[in-house]
Amino acid sequence: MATRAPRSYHHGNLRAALLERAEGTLRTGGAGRLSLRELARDNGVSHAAPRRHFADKQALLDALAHEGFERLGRELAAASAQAEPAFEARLAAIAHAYVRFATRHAALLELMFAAKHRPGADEGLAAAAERAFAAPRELIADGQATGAVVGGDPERVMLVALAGLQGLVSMANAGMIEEAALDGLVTDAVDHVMLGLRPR
Amino acid sequence: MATRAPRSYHHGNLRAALLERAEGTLRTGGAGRLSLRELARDNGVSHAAPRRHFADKQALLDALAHEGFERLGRELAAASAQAEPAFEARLAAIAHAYVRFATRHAALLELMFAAKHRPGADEGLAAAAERAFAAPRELIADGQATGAVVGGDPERVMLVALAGLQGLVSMANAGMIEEAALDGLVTDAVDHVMLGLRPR
DNA sequence: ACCTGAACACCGTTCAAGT
DNA sequence: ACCTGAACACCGTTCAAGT
Repeated sequence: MATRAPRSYHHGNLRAALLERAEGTLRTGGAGRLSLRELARDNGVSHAAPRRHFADKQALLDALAHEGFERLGRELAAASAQAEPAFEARLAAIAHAYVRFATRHAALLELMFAAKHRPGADEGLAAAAERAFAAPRELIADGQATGAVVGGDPERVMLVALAGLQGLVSMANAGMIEEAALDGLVTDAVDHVMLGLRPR
Repeated sequence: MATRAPRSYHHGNLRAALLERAEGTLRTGGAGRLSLRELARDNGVSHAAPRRHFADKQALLDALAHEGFERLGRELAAASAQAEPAFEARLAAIAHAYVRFATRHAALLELMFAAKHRPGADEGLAAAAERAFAAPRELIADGQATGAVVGGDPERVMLVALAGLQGLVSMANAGMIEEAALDGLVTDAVDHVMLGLRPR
C-alpha cells in the first residue's frame, strides 16, 4: 500500500474518487453493500477501470483501512497536542478523540481492524496501525518516565487502557447508549482507566 | 422467528441442516463467505429449496442469531447455576462464560449483535437477546437487594459491567491477546468490574 | 407440503483490444 | 498509461411447474 503519486488523467483522479465514494457507502450502508461495479458506475467509468488502481476488491478495502489509520493517527495526535500538558488531561483528550472516531466511523473502524487482522494482510497496514497509536504510546511512556504510570511494556499498558474504552465503543455502536450520554460515560471510563494505570 | 415444528420430509430436516452448515462456514470463513446456493449444494438440494424455510438470506442470518442468543443464554445460566452462591463467585463465573462464548464464537456474536441492531429487525430477536442475559440481570438485581451492588436500573448496571468485559473480547478477537493470557485478564477485569459495581 | 428448473438482474475477475 | 467491452463463473431472488 505504498502511497501512489496522484497522477491526473482522463477522469481526474479515479483512485481518490473511488475511495471517497467507497467511504460514503461504507458510512450509509455498511461494508456489505460495497460493490466495485457500482462504484465504477457512480464515477462514470467502466466496471473494469478500478482494476488499474486496485488489484481486487480486498485491495480497495485495504486502502480504505490504511487511510482510516492515518486519519485516526492525525486525530489522536491533534487531541494530545491541543490538550493541557498534564498527564491526566492528555489521557482524557486522547480517549475522547478515540471514542469520537470510533463512533463516528464505526463501519470504517471495524473494517480497519478486520483488514489488519486478516491472514496475509498487507504489511503496510500493520505499520499504519502502529503509527496511528503513536500519541497514546508516547503518553504512556512519558507517564512511566515520571512515575505516574505502572511499568511494563508501553504497548501492552496502552492496549489495556484502550480495552477500558472499547467496551463503551461497542455498546455505543450497538445502539445501547444514547449519544448524549456518551461523553459523560467516557469521562467516567477515563477515571477508571486512570485507576488501572496507577503504579501498585 | 417462531419455533417451527421440525417436520420430517424428503431431505430429513433441511432447515436444521442448513443452519448447522451455515454456522460451520461462519466459523471458518466469516459471515461474508456465506452463500445460500453453496449451502443448498452442500445439502444436496436445489438452490431454490432453502426458500421454503427462509424467505431470504437475511432470514437465515436472523435464525442463526436467534439460535446464538439461545445458546449464550443457556451457557450464562449454567455458569451462574454451577458457581458457588456468593455474589462474587457467580459474577466471575458468568463473566468467564461470556468471554468464552464471545471468543469461541466471535463471528456468530458479531452476527448476533448486527442482526439485533439492524433497523427493522425481527422482534423475536430482541426478545431472545433479552432472555439470553437473564442470568446476569438477575444476579445484578440480587446484588442490589443485598446491598452489594449500586442501585439504579439493573439493565443499565448490567450493561456497564458488560462493557468492562467487551474491551477484552474485542482485543482477544483482534488477535491482540494470546489465548493463554485471556483467563487471567478476565479475572483482573472482573475485579475491576466489581469495583465499578460497588455502592458509592 | 416440499422441492425443481429456468429465468432475471446483479456480482467480481480476467483479458484482449482500443487511445 | 489508462480505460473499454465482452466473457466467465458466480450470486440472490422469483416463479411456474412438478410430486
